[in-house]
Amino acid sequence: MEIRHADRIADALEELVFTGQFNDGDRLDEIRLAKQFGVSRTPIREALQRLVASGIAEQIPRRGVFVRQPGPVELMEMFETMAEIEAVCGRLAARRISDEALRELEEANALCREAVTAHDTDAYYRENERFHHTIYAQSGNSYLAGQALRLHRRLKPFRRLQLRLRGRLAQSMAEHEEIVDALKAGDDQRAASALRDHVGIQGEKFRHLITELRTAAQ
Amino acid sequence: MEIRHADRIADALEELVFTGQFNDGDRLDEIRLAKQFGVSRTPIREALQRLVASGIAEQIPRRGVFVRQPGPVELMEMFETMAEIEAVCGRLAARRISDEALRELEEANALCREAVTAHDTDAYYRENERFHHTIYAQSGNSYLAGQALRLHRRLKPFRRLQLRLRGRLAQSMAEHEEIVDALKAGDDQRAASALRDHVGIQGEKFRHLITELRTAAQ
DNA sequence: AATCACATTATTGTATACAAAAAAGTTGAC
DNA sequence: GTCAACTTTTTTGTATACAATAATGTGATT
Repeated sequence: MEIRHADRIADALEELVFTGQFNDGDRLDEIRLAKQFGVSRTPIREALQRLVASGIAEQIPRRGVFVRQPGPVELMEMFETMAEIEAVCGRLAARRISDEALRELEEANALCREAVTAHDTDAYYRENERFHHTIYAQSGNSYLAGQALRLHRRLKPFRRLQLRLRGRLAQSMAEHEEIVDALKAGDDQRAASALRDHVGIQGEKFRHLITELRTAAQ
Repeated sequence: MEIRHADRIADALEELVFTGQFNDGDRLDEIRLAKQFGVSRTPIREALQRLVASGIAEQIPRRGVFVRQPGPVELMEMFETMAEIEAVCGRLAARRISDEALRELEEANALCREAVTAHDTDAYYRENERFHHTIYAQSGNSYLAGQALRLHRRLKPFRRLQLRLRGRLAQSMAEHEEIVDALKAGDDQRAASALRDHVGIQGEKFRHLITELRTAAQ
């Protein structure tokens, strides 16, 4: 046996929820999933526990586990929280960042720019992630960085949506450069607000998308 | 059966770890715990999964679950993160707080003061918690408030230590009043830095305690 | 005595069995 | 036809059984 079934299944289920294979409120049927994954209920239950712990699903005692997709309100709250946490990371990083990390940010930005012109969205996502993860790490606080990573990962599927908006990629690039400038200058206030705005705008754009979809559906 | 064994056991184990019944690196033996709690391994394993998910323990595949007490470095990082998150809550609350909540903060502070003079530490802890939880809630962002609560709860056993320091309670009270003043004035910057300092000092005091204990032990 | 190979034991991870509770279905009165 | 009480089925939660891997012990060899 390669690795633990429970871990593999938890990752798979997480992916299924994130890619929208399940709707909000869907019950995660243990027996059905057990058959589907070709295992017994035991590893399925362990996987479900993990989903519940990470907030992807909710458990109602003696009723089952139900997927819990964040609604528009909670998503906006999560984006606002992400913006504030990134701002904190930036504020701390402005005073603690290493020259090497600054070079890495510039490199990631350069590759991002290339990806934009080449319309290579995968590369863009990859370098964009590297950019943000570097800032988290350079906060000099690995606990904080861990929390930032967690939320960043949670919001990933939703961030991808708004990045599809026309002109958003170019705007995002400009914001990245402002962030690097502030970090270079060691200006913690400016770094914080640049990052807060950068992520905050993502939330805003996302809200627009939501309301558009909602009105279109009616 | 009242409630789920797994949940009850998870709470109990959490409490045991927090109160220092287990040392860092101790293996949480499934069979021993099963006997101890008078249940089978199944609910024990579910409880252990919850501890792992909340970062209280670590799982090494096919080796077992080991308690993972944060070391001095990680604790300082957690205090710093708490300080920053509280600052964020304060910044947002300064613009969003209701009159009723302001009154609640003042009431909690008044009761805190009474508790200090009466040397009623339990009452102090209770009202102190109410003070902070109110600020989290008044950030107007329930996701953020939830994250703040989580970390606050995680740090609880360590915060209690530093509050025992001479003069700390009175100082803490003064800080609380400064925070309320800033919130009343709607001054988000001042509220943020007052809260950041208030919690940051706790981390500092805690660090002193640690180093003192360390030198005393040598 | 130290070390390596091998056998034994212990422990984790998974499967299955069972108990208790909830959901679904059925019957009967109105 | 509707509703309520009861029965059946389904599903969760827990116990136990089994399989696979890691830890431990034993003995031969140097």
